[in-house]
Amino acid sequence: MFDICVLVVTMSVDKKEHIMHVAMELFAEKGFEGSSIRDLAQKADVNIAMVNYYFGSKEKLFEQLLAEKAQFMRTKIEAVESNESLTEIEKLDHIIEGYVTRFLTQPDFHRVFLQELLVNQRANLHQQVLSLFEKNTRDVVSIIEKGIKKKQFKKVDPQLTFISIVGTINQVMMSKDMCNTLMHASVNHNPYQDPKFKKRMIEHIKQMVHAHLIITTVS
Amino acid sequence: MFDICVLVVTMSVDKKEHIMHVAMELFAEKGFEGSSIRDLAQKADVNIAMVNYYFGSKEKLFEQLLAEKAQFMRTKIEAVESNESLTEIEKLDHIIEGYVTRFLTQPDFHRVFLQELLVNQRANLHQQVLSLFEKNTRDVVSIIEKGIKKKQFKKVDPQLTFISIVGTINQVMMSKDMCNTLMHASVNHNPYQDPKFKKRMIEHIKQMVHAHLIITTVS
DNA sequence: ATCATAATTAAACAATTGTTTAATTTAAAC
DNA sequence: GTTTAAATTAAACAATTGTTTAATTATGAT
Repeated sequence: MFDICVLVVTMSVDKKEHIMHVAMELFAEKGFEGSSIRDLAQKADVNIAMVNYYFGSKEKLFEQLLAEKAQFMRTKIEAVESNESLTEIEKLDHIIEGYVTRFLTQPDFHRVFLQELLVNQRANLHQQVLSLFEKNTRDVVSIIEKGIKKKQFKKVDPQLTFISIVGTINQVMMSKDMCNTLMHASVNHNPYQDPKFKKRMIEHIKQMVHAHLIITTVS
Repeated sequence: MFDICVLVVTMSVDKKEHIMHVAMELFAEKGFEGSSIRDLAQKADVNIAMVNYYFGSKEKLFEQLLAEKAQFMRTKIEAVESNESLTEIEKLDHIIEGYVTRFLTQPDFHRVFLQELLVNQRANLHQQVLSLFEKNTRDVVSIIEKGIKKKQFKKVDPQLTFISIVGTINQVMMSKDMCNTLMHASVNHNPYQDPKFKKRMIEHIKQMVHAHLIITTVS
């Protein structure tokens, strides 16, 4: 009873955002091409014409969906990099925590993001996703390079080190089922909302990156 | 002239395989839902009806495509694991080399594989891909666990260590363009056929996994 | 050469796609 | 209460989808 009530209120307050929210869920599961406007309309409990009324087209909806959420990845990393009081390894630790936290709290968006990175169907969106990725790469790589120059880090491959960090996170974002078998959890379990899983992810990546980067001084 | 000639011969020898080959290319770029049979027929230079004639349906073609190529990942890893003369870290090194080699030589298949892991549209294929992934996970995890038990490896997270290995490779398989900007190469460059890139990948992953796993004995 | 089977084709099929229209309802301003 | 604009609807639209059909061509065995 109450749930339905809340839903109705939410919809009337901002139906547009409601559609975007449902669209994100649908695209994350079925993919952009795999989701029809009729599916979306039914799942969001709105008329078919409303999508085009609000967004102009299915593709425009998708663009707006990505554009709105894309910036959230950038803010954190920029704040960390400009903080002069942190050492390079501390910066990386913050970035790792920030990445894992943000990705796990918005798994649907991240899966849509990955789809667009993987598929080359809509060229403009693919490029948009790529340029966002490049920015993050440059920032993290420059931190690692600085650490190497300061002789605090081993002479590793900075680019591929970044790839390993995001690759680890992306791999677990790819499939909820995969994560569950990984954690020996039931199929109904949602690993992305499990604080234990989050902690496990952060500790693993930190541990690996530390071992990979930090020079072990032989006593 | 010669190229066309070879193409025609190849097609008449086994038109079915020709279609599968072109389909793999198309699916890898545009995705399964994003590719139409008419696109495929035109690109493969065959009649539209031939796909259904040979495979029954578009989905059957896709299933056969995955099933035929799926096994190639398993063979190597099974051979390595059963080889008793290798130490655990040697086994991992072999597996890393095998993975990188196989993935880079068949980027199209691997991208299709990743799409199916990411999207949950065709449930049976998604499950098929998942079970293949699980097998590989179990094998590699058991090697790492054995190394830990023998006190040769640090007490790491075996599952997530595997995730990091394949996650690193999968990340570079996601986008050719991403790799090129990573390597500061031109957009026309094909990183997956570049032996330098392959070497760089193998060395990075080995270096990272070694640092992560091997206990540094304090002298 | 004849026949039977396989391969190939163009055309048509029914279903679904994203999108638009034109009518109706709702809401707010005056 | 009237008016005006926004919101919402059901229906129709044209295009594309995967698939099938029915006719034609090619192939190989007898």
